[in-house]
Amino acid sequence: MTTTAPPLRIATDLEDACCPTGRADLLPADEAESLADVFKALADPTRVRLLRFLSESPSGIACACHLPEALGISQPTLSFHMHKLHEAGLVDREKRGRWVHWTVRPDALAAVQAYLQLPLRPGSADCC
Amino acid sequence: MTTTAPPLRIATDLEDACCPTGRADLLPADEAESLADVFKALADPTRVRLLRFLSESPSGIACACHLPEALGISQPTLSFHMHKLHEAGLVDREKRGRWVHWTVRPDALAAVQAYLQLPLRPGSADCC
DNA sequence: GCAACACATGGACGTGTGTCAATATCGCGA
DNA sequence: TCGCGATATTGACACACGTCCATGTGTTGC
Repeated sequence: MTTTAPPLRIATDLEDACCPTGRADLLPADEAESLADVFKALADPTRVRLLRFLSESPSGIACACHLPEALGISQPTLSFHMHKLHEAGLVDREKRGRWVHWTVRPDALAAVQAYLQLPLRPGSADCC
Repeated sequence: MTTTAPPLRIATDLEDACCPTGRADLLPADEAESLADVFKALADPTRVRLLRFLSESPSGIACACHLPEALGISQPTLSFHMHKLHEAGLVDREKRGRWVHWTVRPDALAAVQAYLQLPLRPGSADCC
């Protein structure tokens, strides 16, 4: 994810009449994939609520005691969602005795936050 | 999406010994769902690249002329992905003659950007 | 009018996802 | 040691997703 491959440029042949100058670059495939993986982890309302809940808990730490009933899901389903969040690197898992404590990893969101700052180019040029 | 329902509070009964004070709120279900819908639209590497491509094009406008070959996908697949992005409100669709021009809607990302600013509460209190 | 082009749609197929019930695993306390 | 409570895993199911081919719908140009 840290290695940034050289971006691809589209339609290198110059005899193409469409979009002669203002062609944009394409995000490298591996970079797009790792971004999509984080978005995939967030692409579920239950996980959206879970991550928010963790971040609002004191120091970002919380246990899962009452979450199933509050979210209206079963315990295995909650475990499944936490596994997804952990897999995406969005939360850390720490087992303390019988319970598991979850902590948010805000740094894991840095990449998607940077991506969402879409660099809108000013200008009036139409493409085709 | 603009209507903010009152957030739920978990485990209202006080005789519960776990997490007596520091319990966090739960994001309303409808709000979580609309956030997840946007994340779902971004949860695919092809769409991640498409949105970035559009945002890097002059004034955020681009046609789809060469995108299938550049992305290694077929024309119907590209149409499918653009439909998804449009459905999520991330891009606008404007038909000019034979071509379709796409424009990014940065305002549609405002909600998810705000969500990703997770409000990490300072403090050392453990929950359970 | 008709051919060529850009894009959308429908059908089909394999794969991934979200959910639960049932079961397994791990740690604590009696 | 034994049982209980918290969590993880497995199997099963319905459903959505991503992809393609084939075809349909407009639009431009000859």
